[in-house]
Amino acid sequence: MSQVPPKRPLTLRDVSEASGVSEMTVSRVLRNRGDVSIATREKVQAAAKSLGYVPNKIAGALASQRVNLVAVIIPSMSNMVFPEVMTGISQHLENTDLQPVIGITDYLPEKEEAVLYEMLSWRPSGVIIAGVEHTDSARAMMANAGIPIVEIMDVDGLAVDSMVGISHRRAGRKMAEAILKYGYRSIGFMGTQMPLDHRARKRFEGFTEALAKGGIEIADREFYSGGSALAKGREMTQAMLERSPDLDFIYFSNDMIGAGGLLWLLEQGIDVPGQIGLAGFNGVDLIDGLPKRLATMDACRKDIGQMAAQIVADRWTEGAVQDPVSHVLTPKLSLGDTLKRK
Amino acid sequence: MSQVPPKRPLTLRDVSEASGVSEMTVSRVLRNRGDVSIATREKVQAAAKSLGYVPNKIAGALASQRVNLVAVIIPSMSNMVFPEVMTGISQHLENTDLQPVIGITDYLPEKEEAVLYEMLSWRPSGVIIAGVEHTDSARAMMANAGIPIVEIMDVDGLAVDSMVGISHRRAGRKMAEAILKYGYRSIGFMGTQMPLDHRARKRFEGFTEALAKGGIEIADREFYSGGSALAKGREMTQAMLERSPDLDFIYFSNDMIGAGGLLWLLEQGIDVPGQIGLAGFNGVDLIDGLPKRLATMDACRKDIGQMAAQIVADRWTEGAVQDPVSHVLTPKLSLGDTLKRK
DNA sequence: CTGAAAGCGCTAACAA
DNA sequence: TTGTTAGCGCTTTCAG
Repeated sequence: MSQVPPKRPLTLRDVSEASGVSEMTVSRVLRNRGDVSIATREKVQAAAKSLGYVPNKIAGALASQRVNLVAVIIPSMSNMVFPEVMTGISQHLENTDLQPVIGITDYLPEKEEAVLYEMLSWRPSGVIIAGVEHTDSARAMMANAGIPIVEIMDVDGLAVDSMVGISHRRAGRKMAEAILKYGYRSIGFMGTQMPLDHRARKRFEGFTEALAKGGIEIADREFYSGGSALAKGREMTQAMLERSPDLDFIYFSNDMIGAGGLLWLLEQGIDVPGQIGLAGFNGVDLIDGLPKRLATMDACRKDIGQMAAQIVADRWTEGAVQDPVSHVLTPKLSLGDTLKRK
Repeated sequence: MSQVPPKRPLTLRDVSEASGVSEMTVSRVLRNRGDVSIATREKVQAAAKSLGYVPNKIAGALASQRVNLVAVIIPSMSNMVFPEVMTGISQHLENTDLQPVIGITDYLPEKEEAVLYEMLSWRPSGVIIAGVEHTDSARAMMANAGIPIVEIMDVDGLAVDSMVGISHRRAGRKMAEAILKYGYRSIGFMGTQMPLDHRARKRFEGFTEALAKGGIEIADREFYSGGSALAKGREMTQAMLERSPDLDFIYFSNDMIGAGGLLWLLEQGIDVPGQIGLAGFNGVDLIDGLPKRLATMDACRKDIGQMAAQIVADRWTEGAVQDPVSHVLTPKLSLGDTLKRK
């Protein structure tokens, strides 16, 4: 039933001519809007299908001033964490006409600003953006965009509009408190270089703060950037224990380097968590299946994605300008098998 | 320097009025097109900046019939493989004015069709799509879109237009040949349920085919879906060895379940690769840092992304309709530490 | 170097 | 239930 391949993309007019129905009515059929008789509806659908017509949303968006796109701006795709947030967002948006569009910042503020500018120029119906730290210019763009803006993952800061996340400072504190409670005293920290990863930095700050409150200071620390997290965890754990053999706990800034550390310790026949305890952060499924379950704290990634999407979707359907919303979620601590010593 | 937050997004006209320069000239300045005197240029830039003007690409695209977007359609983001392809694509496109936009299909043909339709309705400048299996309708849409279409990852099939990837059937064969060459004879296979993952299926087919040529039949096999790949690898390896204790090799359809299997075997004190050899597929960095390096085959993910992006970018800049291109890459086998027995 | 006019393909609003 | 008329905010084209 298909036609000759067209050079010029088909337009409504083509469908209109092929079906003998006005452009306007064709448009109504194709969008399922307004009342159209079954007869014409079918005629139009048949014509559109046999021609292989694909609507032009650019023109549609310009005319209707509505764009069914939600800009999602995240630092990276290879971090494990963000795909899960995306899953939550997609899941919620599937019930709506909205579609997520992803932009990547590589943790760079200037790139974030550029990506935001680029995405706003498509006039999306909302923005979901990771973190609360942005350039002044980015902040201004968001404040002036006239669309819902949801800052996610982190609530330690001021939101432009709405906000869904956890307090990483508190997460760090809670982990420190658990570690102290279980009697560990000589504690090392290992994580990514943090100038750009604000959430990791806040966890670290909360962590040291709570330790200080317990009269303890970090016994050793090391930061890395680049490379396989698993391999880094392995190497750095070895190096740190050679340097500071008295450590009885290591707090890793994410589960993957924690997994690397865990594997190395087990290989050495070191008793975990008896001789040394371990904890990571995120609660990623990916490492289910290690010899021992790493203690960790769930960052509520999927929930965050869903709730953020919901805020945007609600404003989209209800149309009205609504008040900013803030949801502060509480991460759950899992002791796993590596934070148990009493 | 910033103004009162506008309800209505700003238009070129606003900048025109604020700067006392015609809309047309403002447009030229903002796009860096045509000759504009330095004086007016600066006047316009100042006005645009102080107002916080963000161009409307929807209108721009409609007027110019040019959209700087490339549709990238992949099955999943949580597969590790696809983020890496994306990295390759992004890297190449960063040198151009093009921007990738991602669509996810969840390995469902109907969803792929829907996503493709949605994306084509934004009139992108090209499509990069995983795999060569598509519904007839999807294939027709691509053939009629009048833009470069690059099917990636897999070259075992007919392309609509261009194609960049590896032969998974050949990859399976090569792995089988290596395994036989090293003297393994009782071989198990473990992988994802494959009706929808054509690439995994083709590897499996190539694998069994090459074994058959060597007079060997798969001794055991098992397929899974869902769950943490690492955990599945662990459980299924245990189950398979209880069922078929004579196995001397297991070929896993991806590195993550292979890693799970490896960890379990090492915990049991089983000699790898002496008593049993292992291999995975993909060559993901993620598992660098395991106690032993898993034998695997690199799927050339980043290269594939870069080459695909290049095909689209070339046509974008050179304008002219060009001939379809096919690049067949050759995956490299790594023996690692788990495929060595002689 | 700058400006005016005429659309791009569609949909809101109104008329029939 | 269907059709007509004006744009949406830009850029192309052509004229100064």
